[in-house]
Amino acid sequence: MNQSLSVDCAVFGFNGKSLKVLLIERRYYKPDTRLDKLKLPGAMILDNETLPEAAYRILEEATGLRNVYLKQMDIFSDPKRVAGEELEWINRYHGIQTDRVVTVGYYALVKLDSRTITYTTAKGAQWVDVDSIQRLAMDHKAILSAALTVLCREMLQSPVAFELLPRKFTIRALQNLYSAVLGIDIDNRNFRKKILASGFLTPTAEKEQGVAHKPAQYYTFNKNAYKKALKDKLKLGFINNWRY
Amino acid sequence: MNQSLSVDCAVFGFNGKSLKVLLIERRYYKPDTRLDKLKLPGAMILDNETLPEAAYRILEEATGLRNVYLKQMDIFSDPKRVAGEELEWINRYHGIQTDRVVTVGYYALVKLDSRTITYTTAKGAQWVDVDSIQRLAMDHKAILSAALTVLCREMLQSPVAFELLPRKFTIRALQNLYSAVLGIDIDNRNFRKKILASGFLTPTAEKEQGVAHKPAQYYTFNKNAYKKALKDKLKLGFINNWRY
DNA sequence: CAAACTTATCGTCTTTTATACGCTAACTAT
DNA sequence: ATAGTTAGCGTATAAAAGACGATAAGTTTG
Repeated sequence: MNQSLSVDCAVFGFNGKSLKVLLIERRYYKPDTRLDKLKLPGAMILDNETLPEAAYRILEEATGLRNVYLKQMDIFSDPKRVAGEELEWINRYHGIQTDRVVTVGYYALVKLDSRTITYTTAKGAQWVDVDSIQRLAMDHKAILSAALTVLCREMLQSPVAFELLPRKFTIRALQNLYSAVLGIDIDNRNFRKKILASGFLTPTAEKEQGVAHKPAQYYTFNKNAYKKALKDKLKLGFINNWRY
Repeated sequence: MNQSLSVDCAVFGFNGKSLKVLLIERRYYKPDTRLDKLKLPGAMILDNETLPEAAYRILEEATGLRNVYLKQMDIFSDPKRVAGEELEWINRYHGIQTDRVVTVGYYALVKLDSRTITYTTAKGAQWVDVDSIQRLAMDHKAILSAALTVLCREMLQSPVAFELLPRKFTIRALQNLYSAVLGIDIDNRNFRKKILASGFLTPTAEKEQGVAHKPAQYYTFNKNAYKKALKDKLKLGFINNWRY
């Protein structure tokens, strides 16, 4: 039996309001089949590359971006996860002959801006609201769901949120991101206090401009402060913590 | 090019003093080669099984145990992670012809007791002190290190510690486990307070017997209380927590 | 048998962190 | 000028963390 190893990436972006994921239309797609059109970016692993290398390659092909936050998330190894028409499509698309495809799911976090959006749409990809997605090709909906679960967990455990924000951001933007991803309301006054007390934010000289309210300070994420704090503390996180 | 997918398991146990890992001597081992003798339990994935199924199968073969805590941890996909003599050994041992083996690392937690130890040693496996391990076959030392890192993280984030303890245990045993794995000193009075306040421990009717000091109460882990607490709380764990 | 030793268990005090929420500041839109 | 909005500061209370004193209940030692 012939088995193949592939990588699929759930690429997330945040536009200030809602969480987006990058989807691409699959080629050789025949509208008369029952196959879904949209899929996550992914590809077969090449002979001479590691999985992370494959993931970075796929990401660059899909977004034109390097230096993106990327992390392995789960493996989807059901022998029948692609079969029948889906398996035929894969063999035709890749020009191979395989009976089984085990795929490794990665999730990526991208700083959405006009440049990023231009790049990705030029390559035939589209940013879709995560909440609006009903079905995807193959088992990609399940892969996306797994990625979302991991994202929620990571957002609470490590400062990955900053990977979704521009280099300079307001505390409100950070709060909105947490609100959107976790689906909760957060008291702005306590959130500021907590996040500022952490010492992970460095104020910049800039402020918001042209907003219909008091302009907010822009901050940057201080990675060094975070790394320093990591060394100093061991956290017994499963017992006690933050309620919103 | 011919590639294979395998699973390797780092199986941990705790004897009350130190953390142990289950190692097996590889067969077809020729002492005159430079290959290391001890390896982690592992095997190639079968055509019709998923990765978790393969991991459980390997675990049962190595320990004779079912219902063991088992979790996927990382993937080792360097194209050259096994090559040369090591690759020859794999092909001879499995009776296959492969050029590349990608392996998925699992880690397992086992409740060490006389029965477990008898089972495993009967099957040619041995429990080795984690700290004493210098070298292992192939890249298994790296896999073990990765598993240890994940174990430390998980011990702080979720109640996996109880998977390493017998059903009934003393608070001191739990504390010793944390001390040993994390390599820290913990104040017993505050540890008890914290762990009891969590509400995750249920006292049993039993006490220690024959110890040279005041006998301690035995407790069991209350899984339901933990699950209930999980639902109620969202934790922003990366900012603040426990210092020891 | 008494004293020494060891760990269990309870309790107190102080400091830090979480959470609720009142209030003013600074900007735009009308 | 006024209304609407979010920024940003502050206060008060409750909860949790962390340091550490003291007593209890066993075994081991002399």
